[in-house]
Amino acid sequence: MNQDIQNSSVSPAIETGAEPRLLAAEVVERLRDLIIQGELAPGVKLNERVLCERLRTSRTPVREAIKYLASEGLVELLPNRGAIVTPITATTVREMFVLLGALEALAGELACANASEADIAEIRALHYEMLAHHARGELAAYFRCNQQIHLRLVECAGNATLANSYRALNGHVRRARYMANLSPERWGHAVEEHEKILDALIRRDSALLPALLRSHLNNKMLVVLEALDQQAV
Amino acid sequence: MNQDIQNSSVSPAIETGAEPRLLAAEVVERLRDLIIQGELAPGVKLNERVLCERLRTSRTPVREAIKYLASEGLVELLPNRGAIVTPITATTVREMFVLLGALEALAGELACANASEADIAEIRALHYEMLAHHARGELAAYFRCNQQIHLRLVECAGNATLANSYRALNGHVRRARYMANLSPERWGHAVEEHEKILDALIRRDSALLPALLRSHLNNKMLVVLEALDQQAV
DNA sequence: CGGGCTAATTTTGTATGCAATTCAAACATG
DNA sequence: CATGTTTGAATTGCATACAAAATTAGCCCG
Repeated sequence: MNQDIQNSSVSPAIETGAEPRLLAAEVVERLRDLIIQGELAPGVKLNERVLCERLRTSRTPVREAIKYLASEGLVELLPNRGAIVTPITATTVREMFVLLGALEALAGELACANASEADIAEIRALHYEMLAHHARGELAAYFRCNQQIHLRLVECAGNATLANSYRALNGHVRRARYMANLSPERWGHAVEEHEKILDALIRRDSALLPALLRSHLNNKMLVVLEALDQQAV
Repeated sequence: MNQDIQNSSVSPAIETGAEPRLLAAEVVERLRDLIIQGELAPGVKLNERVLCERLRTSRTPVREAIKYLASEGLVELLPNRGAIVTPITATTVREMFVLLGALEALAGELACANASEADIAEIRALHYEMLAHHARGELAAYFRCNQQIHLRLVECAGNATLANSYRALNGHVRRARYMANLSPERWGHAVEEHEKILDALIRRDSALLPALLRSHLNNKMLVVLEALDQQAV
């Protein structure tokens, strides 16, 4: 679920094309980015007046955006006390990664059946791009590439509903991931896992690919949880 | 994702306890029910003025509720032209059932590990209740029981994030399901499948249960798609 | 009679006003 | 000194007013 509030670049659930933009939609995107990037940290209160000033708009679009993001799960509504950025706990991280693992596994299975050769070629290209960033030690660029690969894989499963759910959940997880300071070894392992994943996709091994993705996600989870622990201490 | 707009009975994502209620939250629930029950049919336009009169409130809560439901996927926003109830197509039904199958399969796997004996006993009780409704040919009551069983199963997986996603997606699917006029044979088959499902859960067979659930969901899908086809013609 | 333009009406989108609740700070009290 | 209370400020929740679209209706013209 979780279609976008409008023809956003993130989630094309509504009309694409030359539709006009709603201010509320802009605010949704802007707020979502701020939250995912961690600029609005987990647990902080969303003061309407402050957000209005920051986003140069009145309270109405801001309030509508907050409701939208509440449904998306990125903010929590506290009746009569406004809203806060949904806190991140070890439990929710664990839960989200387990779910994300199932979604990616499903996507992998479907992708083996439905991906076009062009889709696979594109993922392959992104993979090599990612290797380049790894070789140069460019972490941020590596992460972007990595995200792209996973997203592409999910998209070429040919199930738009799945892709939407994935995007929403992935937003949450990314919020936690900015903390994960990949160790060189773990980074190397992740790259190896990606090699295997790409290989399974190319061979369209619909039994192996889901298992690889699930385990890959599980390893990511462990890294994030460790980082979360250290930060908590 | 998709937490509820407030401490609703459906989705306990916010504070439970004696919190005050938001009008917008009431409207969300009321609208959601109207949409899931099909009283607001797929594709119909949501006129704000009409909804305000019907729900005895001003436009602000109604608009906030619509934004919330848009994120949930039950309505689509058409910039400058309001919102419509998300249409149901064969494609979206297929997609949703596939996704739902994956979610239930995951839930089944986790439930085998995490369900308490009391959880299983409760599901067993619901199962027999369902058998009673089947024997008496009480379709509506059967459906309610059926829903309860599936929901309980997902809940006792011990993953609240999964449960929330499931509830949201299930709402969508239920919207389509009210059309499915179960044939006596198919009904019998469904009951048999439930027998096996219960059995696998009791034996905590974490390999079999997910497979059974997936296939059960797949059969449900076929019934719904058939009904959808007939209705379209 | 039909097609396309213009004007009136409706409807949506945004801003603002007002009431009610919550929060905070000063104060009183044990 | 801690704790509870009162009072004022700030914030939220809801309603409404205004502006900008879109939809409709009417009209002219072919």
